[in-house]
Amino acid sequence: MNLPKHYDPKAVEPRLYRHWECSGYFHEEPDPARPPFIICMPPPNVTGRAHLGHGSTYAPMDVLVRYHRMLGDNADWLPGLDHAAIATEAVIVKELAKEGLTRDGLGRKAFVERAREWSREYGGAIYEQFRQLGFGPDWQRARFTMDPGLSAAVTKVFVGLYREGLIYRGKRLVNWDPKGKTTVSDAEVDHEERDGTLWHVTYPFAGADGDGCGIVIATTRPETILADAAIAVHPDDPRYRSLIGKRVLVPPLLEREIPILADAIVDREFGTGAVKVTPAHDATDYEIGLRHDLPMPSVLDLEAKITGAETDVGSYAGLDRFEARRRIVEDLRVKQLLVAEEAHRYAVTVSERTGDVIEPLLSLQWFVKMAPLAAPALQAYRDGRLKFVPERYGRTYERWLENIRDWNVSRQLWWGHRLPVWYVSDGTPVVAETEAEARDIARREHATTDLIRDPDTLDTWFSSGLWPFSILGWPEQTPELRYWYPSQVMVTGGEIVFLWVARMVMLGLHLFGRLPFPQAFITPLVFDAAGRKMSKSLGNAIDPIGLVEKYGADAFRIGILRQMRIEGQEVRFQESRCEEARNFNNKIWNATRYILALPEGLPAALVLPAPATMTGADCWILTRLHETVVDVGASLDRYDMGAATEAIWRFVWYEFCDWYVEATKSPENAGTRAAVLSFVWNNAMRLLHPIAPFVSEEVWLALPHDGPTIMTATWPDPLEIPVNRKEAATFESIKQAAERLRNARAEAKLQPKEIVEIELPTNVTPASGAALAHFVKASIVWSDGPVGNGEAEGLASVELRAPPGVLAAGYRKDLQRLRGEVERLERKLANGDFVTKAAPEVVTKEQTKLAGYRMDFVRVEAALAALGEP
RNA sequence: GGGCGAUUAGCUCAGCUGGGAGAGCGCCUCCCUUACAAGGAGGAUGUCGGCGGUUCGAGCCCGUCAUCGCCCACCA
Repeated sequence: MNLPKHYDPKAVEPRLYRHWECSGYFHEEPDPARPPFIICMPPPNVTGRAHLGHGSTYAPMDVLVRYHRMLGDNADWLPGLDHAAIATEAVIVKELAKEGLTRDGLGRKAFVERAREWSREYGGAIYEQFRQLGFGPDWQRARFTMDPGLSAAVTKVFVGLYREGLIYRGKRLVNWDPKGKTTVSDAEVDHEERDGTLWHVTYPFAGADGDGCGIVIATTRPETILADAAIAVHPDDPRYRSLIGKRVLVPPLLEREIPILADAIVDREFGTGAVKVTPAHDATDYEIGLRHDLPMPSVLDLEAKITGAETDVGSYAGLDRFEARRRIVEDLRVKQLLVAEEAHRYAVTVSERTGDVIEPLLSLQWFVKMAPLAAPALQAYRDGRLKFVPERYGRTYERWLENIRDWNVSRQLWWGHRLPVWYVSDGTPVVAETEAEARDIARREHATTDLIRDPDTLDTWFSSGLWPFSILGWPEQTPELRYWYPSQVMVTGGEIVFLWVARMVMLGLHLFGRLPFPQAFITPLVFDAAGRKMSKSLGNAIDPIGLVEKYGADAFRIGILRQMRIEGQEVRFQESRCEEARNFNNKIWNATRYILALPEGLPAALVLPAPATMTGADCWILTRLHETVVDVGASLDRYDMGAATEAIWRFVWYEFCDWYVEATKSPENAGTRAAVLSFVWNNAMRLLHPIAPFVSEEVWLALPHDGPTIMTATWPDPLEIPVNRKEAATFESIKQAAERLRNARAEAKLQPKEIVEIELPTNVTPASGAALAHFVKASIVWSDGPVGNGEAEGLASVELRAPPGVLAAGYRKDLQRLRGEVERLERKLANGDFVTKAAPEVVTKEQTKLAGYRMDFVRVEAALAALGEP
């Protein structure tokens, strides 16, 4: 066997992945004989590329599915793509622009066809990247939210909810994204702090009220003054009480009169305490408008330009909103109606997708009535049927559902699921699954078949909300649906708990009466090492594929998984962790080279030597393997990727490589080592496989093994790994003694090759002595008798034999340390309160420790004295 | 403005139900020992954010302040 000295992921990963995929190892069929374990992949956008977030969110899914497959579950990871309406439409529009075309010029049918083609051609890019990352979903079951079956599900749900009265059409204030030219839901907007100006503007009193003065209000959005319907003050504000009911003129045109009214929502402390009310362009004002039955004229059109369609806007008509703002401020200044300008920090609402400033706009749109859907979803969480990991996300979910508002689902886009809505000539909607059905209904109920279909499409998240069952073939009653719904856990990022998780729960409960999943594992966000969000504009975004090329997919996965903490809400990603992980994989590779190069060869089967023949080192590593298997399993069961990875790392590097492999180089272990190394390493690779699938497979295949692939090998069973705690404890004592003596060697400035003598008391067994001598590179001199009680104390007493001068310094250092410990414990035990009030076993423990330190102290002191040094 | 989280070695982070402060990277010394220099052996480094409190005993529990971050929100 002649393996290269360095592990080369590039030579291994593509080959193994191709083999896995071609062999169908990722694919499962429903099989009621086994417990199911499925994860629905949160569908990445069809326009998407792999980013670090896929490391923190998708890698854990891959780990869990691989782990459960090895446990014997019917484990399947169901992948898919999201049509990402706004993002995709933007891409297509941009492409068209390059060709000198426009969306409207092209026409709806051609545009949609183009988007579909684009999705087919370029949409799979992220799938290829997922393969490079080693992700193993069931590719044969990949779905797209615009597939016919999934589209049918969307239509069916929309029609169903409409007929139940849970979907309605209404004129409401909605979020308008001028750049995307569509409405967006409340969950799709962000609030950004920005520096702005607060303008104080005078509204002169009108007609009989006019006396040259006016009321001064403060606003951040002067362009909406044109749509003002009133001025509001707090009813109890003494400054303004006498003005309530008077009328003022709307500046700067001064041609329209509006009333001053009282409303308790006004904050007396803010600005001047008087506020302009613009119901068509502000959510709070909209509420005031409803309460006081105000007119609600709109002055912004869908391009976010000033429009005079509903009220007089003078010469401002046609101006862009920000240009209008500048012009109006200027005109106010000229007319001396601008009282003050102050710098002001305020929150603007921006579109998550396009980044453009959102305009609240009064518009006729379709909504889902949320309260009836939210109640059962809330109940499911409160009675414990739905759990979040970490738990605190549950409270976020709860608060959001408690304050839920109706969901605007209609979008003015072409790419997406078109509303199954037609209108008769008077504007009455007809909702049906097909046009034919719509005609039937129209003929029956409206005596016409003359219908016009609603041009709008549905919010992308509407189809996402159906994902857990639409990918299983619903509304068809497929075997997959029967067997795999509900799934066991939903894994996703914290940013879409509302956008997605809550909606899947609501729709799942409503349509099936069953939760789509009993647990939601919310993964942390990824930041750069300085704690900043990764973003293209900051230039700190890291491409995971670049890391894969540099260090290998396994190294990337280990690197990021090792940084994940179960309670953490963020991961500060450090590339150095991937480099360490590459070194770790190389360590594994070289340990394997050692094992394969043993002169005696490896036994063909995984059989351990008879217990009586095993050495202390054998017993120790097997015991540690047993403990590690238990530990890793428990960590994975609670989704603690960091703890699982850390436990494996520790075992593989710091125990197996550093100590056990070294131990097997000593003759005492020659008889058993091949079988034990092979057994332990085979188990270790199985433990590692979910986290680092490639290197574990490559090594596992090179070692004695059963079966065609580690993917379907069984997860290590602790019951099959013998435990010998007594021998393991002795080996721990040997390790400790070895570390202490190596330290002494270094203190004594001995060359690594130089063989020293150690003196062993007779209560150390020859086997332990030999092991210790091996680790310390020493020859043994036996003392006349025992030291202390038992082998552990004997080992703790072993000292180097070297020239007195070089030993004295080390002894003095030991004495100093021991003196500190003795004094600390003496102080503690002299404290009457400690002795009487602390738990008895704690006191005994401390006493035992003190006795041990005292004994060591006396012994080292004697050794120092024996050197003849002062 | 509410809610949540964080604050431990130069950096990124562990420290389970309160009983001798840990890891990795970085740094220093020695070693190219026949698996591995992408390595081995050893070492230095911390008023555990501040101040109070509970306790025999606090990194851990309670209160409070400070700083940073996340989410939510109708401060025009």
